[in-house]
Amino acid sequence: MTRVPTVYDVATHAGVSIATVSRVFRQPDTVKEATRERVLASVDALGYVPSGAARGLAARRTGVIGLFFPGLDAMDADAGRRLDEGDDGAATIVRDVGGSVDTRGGDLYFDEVLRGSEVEAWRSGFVLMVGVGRGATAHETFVDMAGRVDGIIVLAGSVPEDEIGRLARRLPVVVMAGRRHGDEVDHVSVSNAEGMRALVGHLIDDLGVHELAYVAGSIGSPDDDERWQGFREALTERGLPAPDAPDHRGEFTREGGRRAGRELVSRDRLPRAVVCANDQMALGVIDAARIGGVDVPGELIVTGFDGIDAGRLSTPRLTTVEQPMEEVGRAAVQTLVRRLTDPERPAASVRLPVRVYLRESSEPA
Amino acid sequence: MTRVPTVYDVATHAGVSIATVSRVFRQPDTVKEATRERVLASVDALGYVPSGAARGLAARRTGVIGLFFPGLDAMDADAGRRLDEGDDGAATIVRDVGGSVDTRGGDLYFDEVLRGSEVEAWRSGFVLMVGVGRGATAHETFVDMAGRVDGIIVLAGSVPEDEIGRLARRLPVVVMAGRRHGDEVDHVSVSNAEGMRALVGHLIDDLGVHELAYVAGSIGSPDDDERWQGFREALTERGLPAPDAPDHRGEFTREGGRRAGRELVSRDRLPRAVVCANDQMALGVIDAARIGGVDVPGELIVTGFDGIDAGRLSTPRLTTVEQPMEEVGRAAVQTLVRRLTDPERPAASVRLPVRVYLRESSEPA
DNA sequence: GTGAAAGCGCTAACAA
DNA sequence: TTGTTAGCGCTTTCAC
Repeated sequence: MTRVPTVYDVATHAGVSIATVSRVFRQPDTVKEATRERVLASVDALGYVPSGAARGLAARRTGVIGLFFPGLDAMDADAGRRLDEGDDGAATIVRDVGGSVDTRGGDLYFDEVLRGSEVEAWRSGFVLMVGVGRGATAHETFVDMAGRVDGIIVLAGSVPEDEIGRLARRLPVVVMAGRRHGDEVDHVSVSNAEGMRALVGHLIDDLGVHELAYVAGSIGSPDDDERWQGFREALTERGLPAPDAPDHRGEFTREGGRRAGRELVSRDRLPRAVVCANDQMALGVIDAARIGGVDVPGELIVTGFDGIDAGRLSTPRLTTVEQPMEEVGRAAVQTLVRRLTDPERPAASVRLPVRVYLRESSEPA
Repeated sequence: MTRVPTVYDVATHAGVSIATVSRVFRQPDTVKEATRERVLASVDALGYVPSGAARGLAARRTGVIGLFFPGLDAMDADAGRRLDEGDDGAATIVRDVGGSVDTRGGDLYFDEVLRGSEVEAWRSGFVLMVGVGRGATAHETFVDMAGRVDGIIVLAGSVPEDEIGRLARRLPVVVMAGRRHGDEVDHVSVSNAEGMRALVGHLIDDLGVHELAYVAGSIGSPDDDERWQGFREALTERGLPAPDAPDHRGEFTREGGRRAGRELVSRDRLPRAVVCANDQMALGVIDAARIGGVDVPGELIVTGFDGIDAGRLSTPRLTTVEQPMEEVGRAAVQTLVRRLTDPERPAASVRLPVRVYLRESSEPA
């Protein structure tokens, strides 16, 4: 790898000035065709690739949008394994007797949002930089990233609120999910409360359910909170007594749902329905019901929230509220690009609609 | 948003030189504690965030690793929808009667590789930039990205081979999956052939299967080719006649698998087993078998390749060869980082082992 | 249509 | 331990 060619090399090679080389890339039509082709030929001959850093510095814009997620700590397990190079490959045969049905955790969120963002960024002519905050270095990574992009999208909870607020004064920031940060920051979220309210309303009005248990996720999660509020509203609106606190907390995991399910099943008397703050926990409750010999939905209706694949593939299939994750990612980028285009526009709050899917975990097949 | 503060502003504010400000970030221990704290205080007061562009330019390294994927064209459908801001959110209720069982396509690859890469990049002190090539602009995006990173990881097939070769002379490149590019470029892949050979060997040796049909994916895919070769080898090794060409091509999609399955089912005589080049197609074959009233695995054994979640959640569960996607992403970053550290080391070819999972689509429950 | 020249904000010698 | 001073490679006026 010899010295990397620069504009100067290309200019010399093509017999033009560096300004012309730059123009060939930035404003091709201001350069005479013959000159342009000569330059392009030199570019090709030398294998010239424009330096993003130099460009970013001179133009004061990088063309990069940052996407920052909170850490998925589970991922770190076993991350330190070394590789054996030259190992010629091998195949192990494993008899999989089933049992470990757990699919990947809640990070499906991550995947879909990323996909939506990427598509939208591409359409707007931006590249996407992905950052994941992990433990102590999260803040550092976040700031580092902030220095490399034109604007940044943050999943709520990845970074302390005040940190976001501070950064927002220097750089366009869009917060995804969670609660809105005052009126200063652009925000994209889904209709958590409305979705839960609609689902619970259906259970009560259409299915005549009156005894409902609620399994919440992690304490302090804004999404969790909004869903819980939606649950309460549905009851209150109908003159039903709303509990002050959730019956259980399952930390958004399937195992947490199983725990909650076991406890419920062991009671003298089952509620008619268990409403869960996400799908993983709902699947856990169904696991526990199956083990306890309780029929879903015959004896116990179970509902989730999120709309993950596993819920469509489970038996019974899971009634849930689907969040348009990909749409969220897309909307976040759109919002950011708009602000980049017009820094003066007032902060927007985009709220995306959800869909309630009724399936066999709440309706007889 | 006023003018963004720079090192100069911080230096003035703290009463030091810009070099000291820089040192506080790059080599904190070479700065006297008192000075450092004064600088840090100014940084905080001014809300200073170092410019990645300037840093990259001056230091000749960006601290960014690029990850380039081929386009997932399906994603582009409907991408143009606009948003209604201020819409206060809504929830629609949908009765999901089932039927559309299709899960997300083959881009699961994307997700897991990304996850592995991200983790590893973080551990090595790098940030990840994600690029997806789409149609005509793929090349452009690729080069653009190349100009912004210290090294780049490319999924085979995203970019023409010669383009990769050319770039590799200017920038460390790691190719993921596919075939190895001569001896000049680092390469990470999985044991496609070995995995398929082991699986088919099991069918023949342990289950006594002798009539096998093969459903290949897309023509020209190196992975597809390796799997097909593995299939043939398994037969040849055992003195069985190996066909010259696959029975079907399903383009790696579930629908393609269904088509192949329909055709197979309509034959006078079924083969004992259908070996598919990926899970999606295998699930499609199972769909067709179910519709045609053919029992899997009783009358027809079906196997896949990849190890996607849907295969673990299907009925019957799918026998398959699991690719360690996350591991691939991780290995690619490790390989790249090593080359970054030592540009002189010879190009490596890392091949990761696979696991064959035997489940009910090939074994009676 | 093209060139000259002044930065963009930072790092890394080298001096002090 | 701290400061001075060249650049890093590009974009962008402003002349010509």
